[in-house]
Amino acid sequence: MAESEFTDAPAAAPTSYLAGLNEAQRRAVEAVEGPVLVLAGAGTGKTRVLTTRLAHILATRRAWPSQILAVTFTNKAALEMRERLARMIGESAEGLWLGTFHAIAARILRRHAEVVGLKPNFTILDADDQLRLMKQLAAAAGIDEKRWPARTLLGAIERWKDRGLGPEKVSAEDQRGLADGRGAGLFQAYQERLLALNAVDFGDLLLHNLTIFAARADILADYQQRFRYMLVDEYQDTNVAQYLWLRLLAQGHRNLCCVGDDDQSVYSWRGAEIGNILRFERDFPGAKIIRLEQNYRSTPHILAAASGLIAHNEGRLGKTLWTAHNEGERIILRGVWDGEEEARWVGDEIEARQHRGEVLAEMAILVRAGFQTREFEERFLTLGLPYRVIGGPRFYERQEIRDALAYLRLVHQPADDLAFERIVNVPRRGIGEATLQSLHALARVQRLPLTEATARLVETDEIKPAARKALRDFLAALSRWQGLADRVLHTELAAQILDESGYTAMWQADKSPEAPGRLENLKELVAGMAEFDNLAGFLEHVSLVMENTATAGGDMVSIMTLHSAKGLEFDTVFLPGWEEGLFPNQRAMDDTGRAGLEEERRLAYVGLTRAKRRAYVSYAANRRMYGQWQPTLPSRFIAELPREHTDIVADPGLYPRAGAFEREEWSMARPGPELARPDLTRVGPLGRRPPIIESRPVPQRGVEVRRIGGFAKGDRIFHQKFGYGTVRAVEDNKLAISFDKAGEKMVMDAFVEKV
DNA sequence: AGGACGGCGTTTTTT
DNA sequence: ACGCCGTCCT
Repeated sequence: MAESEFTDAPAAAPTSYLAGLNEAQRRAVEAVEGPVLVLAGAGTGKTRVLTTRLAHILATRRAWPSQILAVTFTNKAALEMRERLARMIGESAEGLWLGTFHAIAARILRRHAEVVGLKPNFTILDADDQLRLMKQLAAAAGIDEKRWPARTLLGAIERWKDRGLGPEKVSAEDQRGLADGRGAGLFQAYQERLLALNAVDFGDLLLHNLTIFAARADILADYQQRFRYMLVDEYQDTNVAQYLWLRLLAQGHRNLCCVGDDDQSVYSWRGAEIGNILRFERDFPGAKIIRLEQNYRSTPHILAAASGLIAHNEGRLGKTLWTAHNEGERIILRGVWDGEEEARWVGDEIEARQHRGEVLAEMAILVRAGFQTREFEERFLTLGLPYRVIGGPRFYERQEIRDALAYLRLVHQPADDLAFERIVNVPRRGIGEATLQSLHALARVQRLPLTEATARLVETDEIKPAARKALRDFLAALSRWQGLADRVLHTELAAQILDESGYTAMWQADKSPEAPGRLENLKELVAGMAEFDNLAGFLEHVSLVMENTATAGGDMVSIMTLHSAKGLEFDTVFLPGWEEGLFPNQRAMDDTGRAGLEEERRLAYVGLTRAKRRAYVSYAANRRMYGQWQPTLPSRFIAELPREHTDIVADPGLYPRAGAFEREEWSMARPGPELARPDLTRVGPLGRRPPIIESRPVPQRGVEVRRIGGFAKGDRIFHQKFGYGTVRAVEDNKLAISFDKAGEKMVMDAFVEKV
C-alpha cells in the first residue's frame, strides 16, 4: 500500500478522485452500500464512474482488493478498468477480482473442479472443438445432419446454458421442434462427453459454478463472505446464468452495483436478457437507481436525433440525455441509387474531410452486416484511402495456431481427445481412417481417452504394422514432451514440439502462398508465450482471451459492424444501408417480431450515439442481396429521426420526394414475411436511372450492364493512383489488377484506361 | 488423398 | 452471386 490519500484515514473532506465528477456520477460513486443500478447512457462517463467507485471503496478502506469482485464482458473492458484504476491508485489495486465473467468463473471452477467431476487442469473448448464434438454426437445418435445441423443443435444447447439450464432441466416444451424432441438427450450426451474429455465450454464455466454453489453451501458461503462489494459492467448484456450467479454471490453483503443501459442491449440473440436490467428493482428490493444523463460525447442534434429514435421503443427504463455542448451539425440524410454510389459518396466525404485536415482515425463506417463492408473496401482501395476492417479472423482461430495449440493442449491434458484427433495425423504420419476407427472403437468400449487407447492398441496386432509403428512413435514423442514439460521453459517446450513433430517442416515444405505467413504466425505464437509464467497460464489465456490483434497503427478509417462499434466513439460516423430488410434486419424481425425490431432500433441508437460531432445516414434505392438486385425502401428508422435534427442532402437531379423520409409514405401493409415490394415511383431518389413504373420488381438490367468495360485478362492498363498494371481477372465492373508498383488490387473499371 | 462438383445458406460476436 | 462444406470420384 502506497502513499496518496489511500493511506490516510477515511476522508471527511471530498478526496481528489471525486473532483470533476458531476452530481449524478458522484452519487453513483458514493452509493456503495446496498444494491445500486447505475443507468449509464451513452457517453455519460460510465467507465470513469466504475473505476472511481472502485477507488473510492478502496480509499475509504471499506474492503481489501481481494474482497471486491468486478466483472465485465470483454477482456478489453476489464483491461481498461484495470489500467485506469492503476493510474488512479497505483499498486493498491492488485488482488482485485477483476475480469470477465468467464475468466472469474474459470478461476472459481479450477479451485473446485472436483465438485463437478472435473480435474483442475480441464480444457476450455473453443467453438471449433464444440462443433466437431457435436457433429460426432449427432452422427452417433443417427440424427439427420441435413435436417438438424450440428450448428443448430449446439446453438440450442448454448441457449439453454445461457438460461442456466442443465440437460435435466430442459422441458419437453423447450425441446419441441428440435431434432424430434431429442435435444435434451443430445445435451446430456454432450455434457457426458465433455466430462470424459475433462473439458468445458464457455457456457459451462458459469453453469458449473452454479452447480458448485448449489451443491456446496460451504463454498458458496465462502465467496458470499469474501465479496463485500460487487460491480458489474454492461448489465443489460447479462444472460440468465450470469444473473443467477451474481444474485447468489451478492446475497452475502448485498453490495451489488450494476451499470448498464437498457437502450444499448443488442445481444439477445446470444442469450442476453434485457429483462435482467428492467427487473433490477424487483430483484433487489430497496435498490437505488442512479441515472447518468449528462452526455460528454455528442452534440445536441445527435443526441436529440438518437433520443427521438429510441423513444419509439416500449419497455424502456427511460432517461433523458443532455449535453452542455453547442448545437453542432444536424444528422445528414442521404438517399442514393445503389450501394456503389453510397460507397462513392462516403469515400468523397471522407477525402474532403481529410483535405480539411481531419484525421481518418476519427471516422468510422458502421454497417449492419459484415457483407456490407465489401463495397466500401473496394471503393477505398480505388481511392487509395487507408482503412481497416475491424473484426476479421483472429489469430487464435488460424489453422496453424490451432494445430500448434492442439499439441500443447495434449501435452498438458492427455485426455483432450479433440486435440488428439486434430493432430494425430498432422503432419501426415500414415495414420489413416481405418486405424482411427479401431482406435475410436477401443476408446469407446473401454471408456478410455484416445491417448490411452492408443497405448493399448499398439500392444495388439489389430492394425497394420506401419500404422502401429506410426502410433508408437507418436506416443513416444508425446510422453517425451510430457516429461520435458516439467523440466524446460514452456517456450522451449513449444519450439521443440513444433520441431520434433515435423509440424514446422510440414509448412516449410508447403509451396502454397500462405505457408510463409503461417510459419511467421507460429514464431509469433512461441514468442508470445514468453509473457506467461507457464503452459497452463498460457493455455488459459488463449481460451479466455480471443483477442483481436488489430492494433496496427496508422491513420485509417475504421469499417465495422454496429455491434463491434458498441463502446467506441468517433468524430464522424457514417451509417449506410438504412433500408427496410437490411436495417431493421428482416430476419431479426421474422425471428422475434416486435422484440427483434426494438433490438434493431437499439442498434441504430448505438450507431448514432457513437458520433461525437456528426453522423451521416444513408440508404440506397436498390441493393444487391444474395446476388439479386432488390429495390428497397428507406428504413423506418429514418422516418423516426426528428426532422428538426436532420438535413436531407441530394445530388443535383436526385430529389427524393420529401415524403420518402416520412413514415406514412410507404404502407404499413406489407405482404408476407418477405420484404415488401416498394412502389418505385414513390420512394427513393429518382431521375438518374430509367424510371421504373411497375409496382412489381422488374429486372434491373440497366444497373448491371451500365458500364461496359471491355477489359480482358492480360490487358495493360493505367490507373491514376496506382500507375501501370496488368489485368489479372475481370469480375463485372471490377478488375483484379497486378500493378507494376502498387501490387495486387481490385479496382473499378471506370478508373483505369487501356494503354 | 486430393480435386471436382453440387447443394445450401447467406445478421449480429464474446468468452 | 458466391463461398463453404460435404461427398464422390479418380
